[in-house]
Amino acid sequence: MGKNYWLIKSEPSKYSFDDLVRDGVTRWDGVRNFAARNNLRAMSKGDALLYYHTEDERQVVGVAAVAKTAYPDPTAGGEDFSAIDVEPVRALPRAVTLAEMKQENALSGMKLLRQPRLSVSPLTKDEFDTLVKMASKKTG
DNA sequence: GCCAACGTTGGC
DNA sequence: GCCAACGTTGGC
Repeated sequence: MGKNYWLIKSEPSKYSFDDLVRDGVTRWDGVRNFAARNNLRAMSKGDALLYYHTEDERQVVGVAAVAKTAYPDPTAGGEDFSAIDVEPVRALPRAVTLAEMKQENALSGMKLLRQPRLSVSPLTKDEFDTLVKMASKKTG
């Protein structure tokens, strides 16, 4: 099985990509949405994650990876939610903004654009590759 | 099981 | 700070 690709959102004021780089690995917990939870459970070790900053940034800033697959979320108070462990892979050469993503045809099907509130969403390999490519180019 | 009300999220 | 979209809850 090839690896899969996902996009995870974080509020940079709470836990930014830099925080993840500093920590080396972190527990991705607190997800309380069933669709997002199911996405967490569908992840395999080594799957690639785009790291998106919400709030006033609204941009993808880095690539991370699944360090540990889904296990019961210890912050869920006994409810049936899951957490994973996430490790940083690399910062992108430059951040790719939401506005740019909206203008890119190859990303028109991207789940983030259609359902911005979903905190963990799937990406196709093409979408992942397109975004990484955009991040290696200057703003056009 | 449906649907209205409500709370939360995130873009602008 | 506002509002639209969406998910969840609770009354029926």
